[in-house]
Amino acid sequence: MSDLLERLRERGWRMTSQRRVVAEVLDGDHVHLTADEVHARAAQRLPEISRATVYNALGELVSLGEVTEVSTDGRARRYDPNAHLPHHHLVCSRCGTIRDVHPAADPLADLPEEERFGFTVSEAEVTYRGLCPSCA
Amino acid sequence: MSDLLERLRERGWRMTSQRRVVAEVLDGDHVHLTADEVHARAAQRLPEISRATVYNALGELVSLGEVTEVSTDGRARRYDPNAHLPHHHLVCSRCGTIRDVHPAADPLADLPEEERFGFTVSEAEVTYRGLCPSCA
DNA sequence: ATTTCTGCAAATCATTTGCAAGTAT
DNA sequence: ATACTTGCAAATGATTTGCAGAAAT
Repeated sequence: MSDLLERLRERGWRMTSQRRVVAEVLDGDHVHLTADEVHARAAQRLPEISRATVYNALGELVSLGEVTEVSTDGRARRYDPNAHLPHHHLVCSRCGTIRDVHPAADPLADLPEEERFGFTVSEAEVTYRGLCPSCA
Repeated sequence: MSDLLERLRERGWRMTSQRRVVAEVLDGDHVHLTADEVHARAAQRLPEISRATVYNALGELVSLGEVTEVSTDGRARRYDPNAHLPHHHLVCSRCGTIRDVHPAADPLADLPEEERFGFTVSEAEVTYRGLCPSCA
């Protein structure tokens, strides 16, 4: 939905069929997939695609700032395609699913100077935990 | 400081020399260690202690709710011994140091019903990112 | 005595890397 | 043509597991 592909092309990202499929799988998704899930979905369209290639592409998208890595307590990192929109995460404690949620207030404002210990704080992210509808 | 050992004994946690050392390493520390760091410190006092045993003990402390697992973007989880006090984390984007900070407001209150997507939300944790005094 | 730990080594899971062959520019 | 990508398989890092012997209750 957010035309990730077009942005990538404009930025001169070398396009190959596997890179396109990875970008397509991520684009506009509101749930956040693990590298393995991205690989599985990509492989539906392009059966020969290898896991290493998916990891490469994801790593580049992260460096480009088009995608963000989210690591909640589980083991596998998840990839968040909505890097440009400020938002927080809702995580299911049982199955690990992550959804984006939108802030009602800026948590940065809630950290008083004396609780900053000399840090130059530039961003705050909130992780809400609970059970998703299917796990509850 | 926080008498983790005493609490564990009261709760009937079977005590062995290795479990004691793990608890001692964690107790009252304000920095949050990885499993491997815990193992290294424990091994200074008890050279034969194995990594698997450290993982076992950490896992049990987490299940008991005495310790919390924190995973900030790196790949190794860190263990936070201050599970009983509500607090958030201040992470240095350069060196990875984590400090505890105390909330000025409860972020749970800032997530409106229509942004919960059917989840039963039970907790919220905030990660503040920036540069620590030494890295700035 | 019984139940629960410990250490070891091997197993597993997530991710990375080296390199020859393939492909976009 | 050239430089960058891919796929494979093997390497790595983090964590888990199976099991026989050791230790706590």
